[in-house]
Amino acid sequence: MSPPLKPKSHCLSPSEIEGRLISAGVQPTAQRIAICRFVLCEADHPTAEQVKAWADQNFPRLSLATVYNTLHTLVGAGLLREYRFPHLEQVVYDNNLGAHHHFLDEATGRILDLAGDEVKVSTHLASRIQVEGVEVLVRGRIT
Amino acid sequence: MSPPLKPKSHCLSPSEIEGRLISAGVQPTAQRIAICRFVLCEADHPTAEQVKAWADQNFPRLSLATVYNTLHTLVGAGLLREYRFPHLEQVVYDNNLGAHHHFLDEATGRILDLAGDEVKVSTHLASRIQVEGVEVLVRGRIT
DNA sequence: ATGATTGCAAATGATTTGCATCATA
DNA sequence: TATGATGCAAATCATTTGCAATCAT
Repeated sequence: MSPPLKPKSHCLSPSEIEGRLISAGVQPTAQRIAICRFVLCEADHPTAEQVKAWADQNFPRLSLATVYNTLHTLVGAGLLREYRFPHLEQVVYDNNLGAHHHFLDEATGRILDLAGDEVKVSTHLASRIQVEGVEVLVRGRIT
Repeated sequence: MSPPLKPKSHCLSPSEIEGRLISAGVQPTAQRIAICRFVLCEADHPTAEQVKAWADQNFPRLSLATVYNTLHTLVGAGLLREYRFPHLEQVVYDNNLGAHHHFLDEATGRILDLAGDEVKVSTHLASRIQVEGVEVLVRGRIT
């Protein structure tokens, strides 16, 4: 298995997480802090199922409904983003809030973030079309 | 409702459809020809549900399983492509077999094909990464 | 005849919802 | 104590599957 292209993002302490939740207007409950610990730091494009599996190991009695509730809350609060990719029927979550695109490794199904400057896109559309965003998915393999 | 940006692609006669199926190595059954009539001509990025709804009006007693079977067969035969978009949990089918990208009208949820020259993408990735394809989704509104 | 295709209903997988209980402001 | 959060189970939605009946070669 090849190493990731970039070092994993730093981790946040529980109190930093709590601060972020509060400033985003989200009640920092124990369950939400736990889920954030995983989803905002450790995890790499997790699905709800993976969040639940992590919770089953690290925070017993956290229900699936709470996983979904929390993920939606975090997305609504702007702390997390959700994406749908062609090879996966599940939604994946991404803690990278900056402008970026994605790479799908066709060999493993793994998703990597691409920095904004790794992909250049320009559109030449009819003037009737007002562009609000562009999402690029690069498919390929890592040799 | 604004008119489409491009005229709808021409229609195929049942016998043209039959010919296409045969040369793609697909048995031209009545159900498949019927579905192709819709999916290869009339329809614009339909979902399986929309194909079924059309069949209910135009080809009674065509089962949902056959809709899915046929769509998969057509995709496997290279006569149709399937896509998954962020705003929709259903798969959508596209009879445009050329290289192209997509536009999502945020106001209506409608998907339009963008010609290859309406979008320019270039990637600058680590040499370990071998690119096999690039998919672009432009989000916006039509004024 | 022989294998492919179809229809129907039941199964699956992801996500959502209803509702009673529980925690926190 | 009042509002919001949680857990559980049942419900929903898209899609798949099992299998017997039917069709095409």
